[in-house]
Amino acid sequence: MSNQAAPAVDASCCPSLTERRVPAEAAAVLASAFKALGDPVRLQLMSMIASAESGEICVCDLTPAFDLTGPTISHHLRTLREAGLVDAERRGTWVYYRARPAILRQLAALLTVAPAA
Amino acid sequence: MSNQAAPAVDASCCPSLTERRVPAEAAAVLASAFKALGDPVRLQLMSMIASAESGEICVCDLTPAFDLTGPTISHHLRTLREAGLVDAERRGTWVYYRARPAILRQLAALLTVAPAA
DNA sequence: TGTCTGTTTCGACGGACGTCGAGTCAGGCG
DNA sequence: CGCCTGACTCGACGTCCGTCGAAACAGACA
Repeated sequence: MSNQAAPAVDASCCPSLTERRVPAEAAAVLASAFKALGDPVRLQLMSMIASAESGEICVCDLTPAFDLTGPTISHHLRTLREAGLVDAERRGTWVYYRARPAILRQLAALLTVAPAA
Repeated sequence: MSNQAAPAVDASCCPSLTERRVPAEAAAVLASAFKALGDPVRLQLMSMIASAESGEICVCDLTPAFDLTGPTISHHLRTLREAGLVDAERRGTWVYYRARPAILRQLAALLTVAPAA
């Protein structure tokens, strides 16, 4: 279950949208991360995972927080995983998710604009 | 053409994903902004607009930068507009787009995570 | 007024997405 | 081993999205 397909995000590229145009190849990877966050359910899942006290949270705590079936939550979690935003680890019966801070920081940096002069 | 439908983004809410769970109503608005950035073409458009020297850029400079038809670019610009990410203004024959820094800052703040301890 | 250029709207097509129910896999426990 | 529970996969359905060509709209200019 370890995260096989975390897309390679070139951290050296694209410190900010406002600095210069994002190259097409970088745009593809970065857009896929934004797309993963572009659903209300996934954004809340991401938030619940990132704000978990212990740094991780069980799927069994995520599922009942939504009015959706288990398979649907599982599908959204897979989307977050494939976008490289979270990591999953099975421990016994339960599966725990945790955020990947590096990519979150990169996305934040990309959106950072200089404060109004 | 002024931006009629800039969604109300409650800036008081949700300083960071990692702090507490994003409420459902906020998630809907914020997710729509991320969704707008979740397409490679729109992300590049956003970047070109935000990094424009004069703070604004003409559609006539955006269109030839992609291998897409005019209507398609126009459609993507409308999506960015409706997400509240950019503003458009017609001056004579040409239409100029500029970024809205406030919402970009809010999205950046949402994704900001504390640096590794 | 007529025409030309730049931009947007409209309608359509194909593919991707969100959701579900049913079934499957993994691990714990009697 | 057999059964139960938690999580995931699979297949299907309806909807939304990205793209295009054709048409409409807005200004500039002769």
